[in-house]
Amino acid sequence: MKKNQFEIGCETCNIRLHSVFHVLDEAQVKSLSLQKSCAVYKKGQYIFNEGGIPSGLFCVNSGKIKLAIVGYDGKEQILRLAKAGDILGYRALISNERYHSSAIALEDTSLCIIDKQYFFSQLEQEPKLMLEVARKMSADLKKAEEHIVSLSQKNVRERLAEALLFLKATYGLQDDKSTINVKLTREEIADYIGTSTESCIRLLSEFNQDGIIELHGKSIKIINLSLLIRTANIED
Amino acid sequence: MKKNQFEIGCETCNIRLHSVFHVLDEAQVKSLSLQKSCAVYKKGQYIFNEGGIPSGLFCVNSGKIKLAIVGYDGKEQILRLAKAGDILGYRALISNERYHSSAIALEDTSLCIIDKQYFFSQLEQEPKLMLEVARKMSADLKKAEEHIVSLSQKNVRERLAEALLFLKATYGLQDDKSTINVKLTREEIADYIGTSTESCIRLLSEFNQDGIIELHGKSIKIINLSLLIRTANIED
DNA sequence: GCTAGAACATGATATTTATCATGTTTTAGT
DNA sequence: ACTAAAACATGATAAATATCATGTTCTAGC
Repeated sequence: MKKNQFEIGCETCNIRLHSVFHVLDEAQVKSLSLQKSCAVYKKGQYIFNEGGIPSGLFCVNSGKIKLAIVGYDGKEQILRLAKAGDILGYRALISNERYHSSAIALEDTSLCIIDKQYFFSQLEQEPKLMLEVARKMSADLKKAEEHIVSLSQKNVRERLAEALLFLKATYGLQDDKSTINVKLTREEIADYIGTSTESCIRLLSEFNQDGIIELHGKSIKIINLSLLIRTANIED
Repeated sequence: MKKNQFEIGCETCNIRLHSVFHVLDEAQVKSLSLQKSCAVYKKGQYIFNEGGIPSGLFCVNSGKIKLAIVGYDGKEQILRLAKAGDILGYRALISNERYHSSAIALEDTSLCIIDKQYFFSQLEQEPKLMLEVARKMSADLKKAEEHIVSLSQKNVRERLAEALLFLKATYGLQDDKSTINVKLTREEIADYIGTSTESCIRLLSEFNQDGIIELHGKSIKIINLSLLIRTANIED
């Protein structure tokens, strides 16, 4: 982690408009801008660690981040994925606990840090902000519970298809309108869907052979979206 | 659902002190008491339904409730378990969505209903209440994410042991200090840990033979707690 | 641009778990 | 108290998935 040379004020930050802080008024944004600091992280670096004590809230400016827990046998479980505009570390902060997961940069990332005390004072003063944070948490809870149903009731093939759709929904597509806009290792995909790396690789190859996707290194191009959706067995 | 004949005011409700509403002052409690209504549900009845539109917040007065989703093949997935003092339906309410799961009474249950508009007005006026609700959601999110790790990385035996410990932590023990204070069918336990009913039954029998538990109908008595903990492979 | 380590790939095998089948016991409703 | 349905139980088998093994291809750092 190092200080970002290129940091700008929150007043001119477009990302803010897509974050929980879009509800703040001009004066509140000015105040926020004075309090916040910025940092950049290289791909692979830890932003915070499982068991660490939160000192503030992170707001992603650019880059992609995974939130993961290391299980008892050393296997990683990916819980959430974050992108520009997302806040990080809010759960531990609100319940006044240590982090129960780690945040790791999936690519070079820059983010802002808002001091814990300041954040809480803003939450108290601005119910709209508190509600925004609650809505973010609500969305994460819903995703987590859908993940539970998936892990519990679907087979690996369905889960993989669902995960690819989730990655598409989260990070969108590249300019070609078909390549998923994030690069994960096969192991990371496996760590999200709860399977072995080998099974994940095998099934990606199968999807490739079945004409559902095309593999170009870590880039995954969706060739047949409707077939992918059918493979995922989505009910809603 | 029918109106509870025996409803009391929030002022004298001891359960309130163990709920998110413990932060309210005397005037707020009086106001709440005037707004709330009460209802009782028989075992097996639905309190709300997946896809339904929330009209208010539920606060459990007595009884036990499961929150569950029905998967695409008709199999139920139990997501959360609620008891006296817990609030229900807050997630959908806060994110202004339909319910994504159903709430079903596990035994005869009585609960209070707080109107949606009134609840939101109280949230805005009392940041402490909002923070309490956020903390409740934070706790549920943490549990959900631990559930994900468990489903993803543990085998059925470990998950069953973990589930029994979870039931113990959630509903406590009976007066004998060893029988888990909730009665679930084998199918419901299976629906929580994400396995088939048969596998769940088989493993409970095994636990019985191994001297970890004793089975008395739907009552489960923990005989060897430390062995149960070891079987669950808990890291923290 | 070389090289070691990581990531990817695929086959063979073992293990876990689901499914099917069948019978018994418990429970809830008349 | 009786009876049908649900829940429980257990064995046999099938299917899904992990694990092990081995080789290839990328990729980051010197």
